[in-house]
Amino acid sequence: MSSVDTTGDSRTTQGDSIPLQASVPALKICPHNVNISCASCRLNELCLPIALNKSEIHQLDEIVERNRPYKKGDHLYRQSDEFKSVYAVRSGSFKSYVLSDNGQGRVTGFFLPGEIIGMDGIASKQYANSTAALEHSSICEIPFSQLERLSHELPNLQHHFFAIMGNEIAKDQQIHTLLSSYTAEERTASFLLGLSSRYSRVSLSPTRFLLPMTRSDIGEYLGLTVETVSRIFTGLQKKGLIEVNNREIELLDINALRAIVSTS
Amino acid sequence: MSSVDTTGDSRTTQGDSIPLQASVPALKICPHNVNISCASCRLNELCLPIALNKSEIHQLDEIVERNRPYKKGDHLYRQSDEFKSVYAVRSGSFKSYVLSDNGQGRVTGFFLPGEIIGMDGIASKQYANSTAALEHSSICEIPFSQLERLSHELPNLQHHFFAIMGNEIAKDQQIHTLLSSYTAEERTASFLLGLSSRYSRVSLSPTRFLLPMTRSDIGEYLGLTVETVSRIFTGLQKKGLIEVNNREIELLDINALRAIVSTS
DNA sequence: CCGGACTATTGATATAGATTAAGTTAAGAT
DNA sequence: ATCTTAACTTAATCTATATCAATAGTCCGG
Repeated sequence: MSSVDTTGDSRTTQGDSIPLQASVPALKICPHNVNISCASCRLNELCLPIALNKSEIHQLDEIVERNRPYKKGDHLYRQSDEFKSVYAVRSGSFKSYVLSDNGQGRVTGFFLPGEIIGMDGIASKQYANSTAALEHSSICEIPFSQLERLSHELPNLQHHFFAIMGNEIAKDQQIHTLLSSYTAEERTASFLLGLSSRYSRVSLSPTRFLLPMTRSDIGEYLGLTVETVSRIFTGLQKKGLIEVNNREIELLDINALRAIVSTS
Repeated sequence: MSSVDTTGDSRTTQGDSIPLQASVPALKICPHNVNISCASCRLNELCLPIALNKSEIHQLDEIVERNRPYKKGDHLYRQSDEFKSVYAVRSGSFKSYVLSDNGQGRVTGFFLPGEIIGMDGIASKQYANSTAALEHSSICEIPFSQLERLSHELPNLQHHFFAIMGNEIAKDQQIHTLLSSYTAEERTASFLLGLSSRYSRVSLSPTRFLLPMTRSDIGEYLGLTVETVSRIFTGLQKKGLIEVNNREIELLDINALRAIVSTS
């Protein structure tokens, strides 16, 4: 299997050279195709195989399970399910959330291609949140016991997985700071900039993208209400910093957005 | 060296059988003494050596550096210092914080005996925050490259360190939920309950303890102002749920505190 | 193509917690 | 000991964001 592009039908959403990532077909970078190996996956520079050599990647390949694609709303796992695997997003996007006692959900994270899901379950042996697809998406499942075994054999993999977890910890602590001291506008600007850099990591436009999540999801994630998120979006638009059209977003002035964030 | 109690002068702060942990001398459970091995440390059931056998603990011992005690305010490391080690708290307590552009600090974490500090630096190879002692404290420094090497040799240690990091991730996500949806009173109650269970983990009273941090530290950590923290404390006291006397705190009605938290 | 249900926007009002201000207590330093 | 500074408390006011409410737009199944 060589790294042939299997999408075929990616669609350019508007008269722009860089395609917006889109539901069902699109997303050239990481097709929903189930029969792709780590060696040929276009995400292998950012995902688990990073820093592994050919033969090591092959060994990793052996333990990765490539499930059928997930439809919007399908769950990877649910809160307190037994922890078995971590998951790498191949295409599409996911959200993690917990349900509070009064039934309200709070979103704890969003996951884009190349990112790892499920590490919150490692310690307690059960997942601390539920995770669902935000759109048609595909996943590589990596059974954790096998990942541990292989990490023991491949120091590079052990090193890299420590780094992935360390990165998650550092990222979570940034969000802690964000939530404990930023205003609604600062949080929203920071969120958009974060998405921007994550999309650019997977070679998508850092300035024009589709939000895979609802305003409500964003609000839950940022500790704001839907209405506030909506108001901030229109506010930023009036200031000419962004252009929003439902889920479609364009960052018109990244530096001004950065300036908002670094105010705090 | 056997596990003899080297403190000698631990002082019982009041006419109560369980001593409050206190600055300088006290804290029987984990003396400031520098010459104690992992094998004889009373924290070895909760700290890194957990799940290791005698000979494995001995190997861990070899790489652990037991620095001189830290005085209140001494720094373990500062933001953007090169990442070299993780640290296990032997006695006392520490806080991590980041400075925002306007000079204001935001506390990102508190660390009690048996807890591991510094994992935020693993991915980027530099620490994402500064960490300082809140009181006279002692530390075991574990050079990370050696920990990685040893983890490669000892699957138990690798497994356990994955678990420690996973635990940190799960904990950070709980705080995310706390900050994004809890009221000031809920946050404060949850914070006190958290301290309570962490103290009981190291065999200190879960209902009476000294707060090693200032109100301001607590406020920064919980995304509240000093004044609000102070008001909530007096409010909880008036309701008879706690008793506060400066840094000394007693939880009078744990269940009522739990009820406050689970309201959200 | 239509109907119902999510999803988003916008405005009016309420409120939790910030801010400002002032005073009190505690802890180090000389 | 006493002075000085930091830590804490309490009260009055203000404000950012939540809440409530109403409308419009969008998406999906039949």
